Amino acid sequence: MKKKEHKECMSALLPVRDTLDVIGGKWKLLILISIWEGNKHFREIERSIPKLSTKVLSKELKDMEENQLIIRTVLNGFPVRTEYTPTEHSKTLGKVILELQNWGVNHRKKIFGVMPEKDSSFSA
Amino acid sequence: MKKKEHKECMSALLPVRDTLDVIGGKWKLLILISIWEGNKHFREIERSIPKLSTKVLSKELKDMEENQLIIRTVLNGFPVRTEYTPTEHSKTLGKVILELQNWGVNHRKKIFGVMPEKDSSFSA
DNA sequence: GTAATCAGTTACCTTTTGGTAACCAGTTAC
DNA sequence: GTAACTGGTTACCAAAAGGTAACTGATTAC
Repeated sequence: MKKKEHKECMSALLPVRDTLDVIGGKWKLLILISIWEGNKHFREIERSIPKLSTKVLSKELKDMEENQLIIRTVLNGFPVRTEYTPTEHSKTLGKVILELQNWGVNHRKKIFGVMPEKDSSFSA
Repeated sequence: MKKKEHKECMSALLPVRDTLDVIGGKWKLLILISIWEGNKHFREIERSIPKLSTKVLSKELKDMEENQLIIRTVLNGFPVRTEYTPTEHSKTLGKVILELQNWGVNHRKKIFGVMPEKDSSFSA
């Protein structure tokens, strides 16, 4: 039996891994959306996301800055304030997120046979 | 200051989370691709992915079966064989994966300023 | 002085994830 | 009988991720 060729698929997986690393995890997308929505300051972002701890937010923001999804600016005011703003690069994630969302909605239908339940803590 | 409205974005995140749960993690995509390529049997899949352990493969296959990405059939032959085959539903992931890949390639350019290095263990 | 706000850091602990290797039952080949 | 294959399971560890809470240093308000 001839050896299977899956080398090309595998090399395609490297960038897929990169993307998953950038947006994966429990908090990254929540934080990004919070910033997209206009939350700029550390405590503001923290308070906008229930159950998110200072420590994790701190770490995630660093990751996201490294990945050029956000820019961190220290404003030399008197209670020193930090400002986080989204980059243009972060906006390009929109398409990816939409695709993930579409598949997710469809997947739920497949698995549960229905649309996702409204979650009172989230939906309008 | 008026309270920020990000409830609709948040509910959109539920299906996004679902998708990330289905394809996230270190092995799921590798395993799925291996099966897409024609590897059908447990040991065959295991051997096709270096460093993947029996235990993890076993667990991942169960998850993937639950998510209807693969079908597990037990063939009542003499050395009892099990066959894993991809579902049509799994094929719909193609688009998602492509989108993740595109973004990843672009992201690498942004971050490293160059295309990803060829990885001798994977590329042709 | 006391308390509270800002933006985090640090130490400690728990939970989850992943890895190693032994093992089981059944069958085949030697 | 012995070894090797099939498809896994089990017990035990190690590493990583995540949570809790205390604390820093600076400033502002009382």
